[in-house]
Amino acid sequence: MVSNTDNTPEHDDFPAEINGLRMTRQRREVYKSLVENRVHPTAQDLFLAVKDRLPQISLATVYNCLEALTQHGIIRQVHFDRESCRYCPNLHEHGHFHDQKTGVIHDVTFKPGVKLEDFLDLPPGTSVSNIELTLRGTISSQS
Amino acid sequence: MVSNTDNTPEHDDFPAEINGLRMTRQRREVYKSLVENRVHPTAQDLFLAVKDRLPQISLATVYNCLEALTQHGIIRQVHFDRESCRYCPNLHEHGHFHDQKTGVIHDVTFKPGVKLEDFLDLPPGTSVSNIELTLRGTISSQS
DNA sequence: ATAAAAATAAGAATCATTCTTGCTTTCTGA
DNA sequence: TCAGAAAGCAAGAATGATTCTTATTTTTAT
Repeated sequence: MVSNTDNTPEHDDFPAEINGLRMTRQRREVYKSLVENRVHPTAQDLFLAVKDRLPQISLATVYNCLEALTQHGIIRQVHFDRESCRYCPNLHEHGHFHDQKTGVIHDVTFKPGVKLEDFLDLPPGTSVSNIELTLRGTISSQS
Repeated sequence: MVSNTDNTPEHDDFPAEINGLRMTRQRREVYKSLVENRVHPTAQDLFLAVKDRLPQISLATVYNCLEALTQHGIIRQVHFDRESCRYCPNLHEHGHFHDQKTGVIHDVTFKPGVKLEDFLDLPPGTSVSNIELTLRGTISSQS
């Protein structure tokens, strides 16, 4: 197994721990690949990307890393129907717009100051801990 | 196979076709079970429910019926993470609140007159054809 | 330095969903 | 009304993303 204490120059600016989660070499590489990859990759996508640096990493480990990172609030899962899970390092409250022509997924932010109660009829006593908002459609190319 | 032209009294008030989709006995029973079942059932749930009336129906047929009903805009799929698909006969624009204590899924409607642009920063030229909004949390029991 | 705990790799197992095949029912139009 | 042709269906196999198991390695705590 590859050592987890890797302090080569390219890594020693990386925290050894985030939100109480030890940053092993595998977790760090998975996380870095996710941050660099702006297209909301799947576990499989990240597996292939990380393999360049850690050729012997297994897909199961990538899943384990993503699960650990998710549980510690470092990244988020994004779901589109029942397709493979996708992952997102953007922790700000936001939704996703799936362009049906290009397949590209765009982050969509809420207008500042907007609260759920402003646009939703929520049952009384509701306490919302998680929001998932997915839009599908097309973007007309402006000329 | 059970005849699809079943005009027993309990059915002859049911349209023979909806949105261009022929209402076979299987589709009708699946649809009726969904309308009666207010808890956003899965295909498996509906399979068990429909079996009372059509003991020889297969799970694949339930999936086929749900797909056909969905494609013709008669019902909607609802997704929670990567759990089994759930189905919903409510065609009005709405979201879902998943009570994490009880597991119950509530429909959540938008406040009347609210438009997406009112609370979202959408990229210019965006045309949204589908919205999926999922909330998770708890409801404090009011005494 | 050593024992216990945490991570990982590899591959098997799971489970929702889809696909394939052969048969049945319904439709169309002579 | 009858003969294809088309649509639907049942049963079980196949698929594919994800999870689980197990043995090994690495890290941590004593």
